[in-house]
Amino acid sequence: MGWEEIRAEVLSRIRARAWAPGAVIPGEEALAEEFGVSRATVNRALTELARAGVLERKRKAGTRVAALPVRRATFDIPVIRAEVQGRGQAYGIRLLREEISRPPVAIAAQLGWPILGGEAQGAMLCLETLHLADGRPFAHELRWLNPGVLPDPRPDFGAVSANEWLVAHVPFVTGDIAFSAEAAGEEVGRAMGLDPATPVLVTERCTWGEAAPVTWVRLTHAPGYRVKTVV
Amino acid sequence: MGWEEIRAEVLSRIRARAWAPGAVIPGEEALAEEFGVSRATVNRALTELARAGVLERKRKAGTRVAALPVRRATFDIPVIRAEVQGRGQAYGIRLLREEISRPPVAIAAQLGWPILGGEAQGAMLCLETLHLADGRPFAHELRWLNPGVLPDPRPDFGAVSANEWLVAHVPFVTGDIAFSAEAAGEEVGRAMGLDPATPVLVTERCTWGEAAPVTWVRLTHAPGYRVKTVV
DNA sequence: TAGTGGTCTAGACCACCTC
DNA sequence: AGGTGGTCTAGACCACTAT
Repeated sequence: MGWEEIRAEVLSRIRARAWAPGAVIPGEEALAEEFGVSRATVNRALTELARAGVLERKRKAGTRVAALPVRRATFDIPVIRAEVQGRGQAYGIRLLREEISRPPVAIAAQLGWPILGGEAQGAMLCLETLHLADGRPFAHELRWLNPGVLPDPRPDFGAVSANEWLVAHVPFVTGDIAFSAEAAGEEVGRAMGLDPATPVLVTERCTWGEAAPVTWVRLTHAPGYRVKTVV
Repeated sequence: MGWEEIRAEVLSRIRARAWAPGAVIPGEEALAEEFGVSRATVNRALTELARAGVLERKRKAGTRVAALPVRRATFDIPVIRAEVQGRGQAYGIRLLREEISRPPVAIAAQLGWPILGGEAQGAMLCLETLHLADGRPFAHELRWLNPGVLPDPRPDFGAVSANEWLVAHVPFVTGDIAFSAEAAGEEVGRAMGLDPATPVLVTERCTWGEAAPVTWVRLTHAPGYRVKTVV
């Protein structure tokens, strides 16, 4: 019995209702004896199931079957250049705008950027970029960047995408990602050559470093773009 | 040194370019000695980093820093009832259609349902459901379901959502999930009370059990819906 | 074939939490 | 205060795969 077999067996008992949702299952010691393996092996199996959202574990309280089944899915958020080239297309990047200014309050608030009297304090670097696949618009990127994380002089963001530079050089700690569907809108529509009413998938990411905010970015993907789970 | 400290140290060396992307890092044995811990502890740290997409590990070949940085994000795919109730709203469900028929070829193909001569062989159960939050449309669900996984008589899908019944009773093994942005369209727009051109977020899921396909489902979310990462 | 990661064991200590 | 999961160790064997 390896840990994967243990995991499968536990899962099947849950499905078969031998262990009902919300109920406590036997402790690691007991399961180790039943399956004839060491406690570490049982621990590995149960830890995986907890990570998958099937079990909830607490010291002293024991291990419970999750009350409401939640599926958990993992997605890769690739560097756009790699994504385009992975499709066998030529990658291009066009820097539409690069300026230093005060971010909108909504974005500053989301990043934890200082706000005073309803206005953001201090300027950030604002980049507007178009990513191209075989010369055609692939994604539109609007980014606000903490200038404090950049070297002097700044990297040439007309040559390397900001995201690619950042993931390689700035240690990020946490990040939020959200997907939504929106109409392309006037500005983005013009940049991508789309009717403003076209439905587009939008990714918004917010990234923080050790102590300071790093970047806020809004990616508008070309129509037909899909985000898929990995394994 | 616990495994989390090891993980942090390894990560910081990668960020600092001490170990460059694509390069092989020292083996577990060597790192264990350097950090003064057992190999199992190093293994735990490196395994976590590999799962996060930062490292790539292969037996004999050793451990490499991932060549192209890919961020990996995890999302919870909740049961809709729990999601609505979690917002403090009243959940409702309305079964719009329930019929047994042959699925479209595209869907059959995706599920691995038998196809012969350009047509799906054998019928599936087709459900069209509207999920309500405080009486207002929250999501529209179109589902094709393998009748072989259902008991006789079938559950009352006008009372319990198919998804909720399935996750509790049918052992699924694998599943694909994809997000995209689309226009609501005539049929769904009518059901949800939306203009057909309204941009909506669409989730498509394909689920398989031990050997047989279980279900294909297409969820159309109300405008403004966002999918967010967890932790 | 040999080197690397993957897994397992038996035992131990500890941190956290419920009781 | 005591039981439970979280982690660590030292050693071992195995599976994969590059060479």
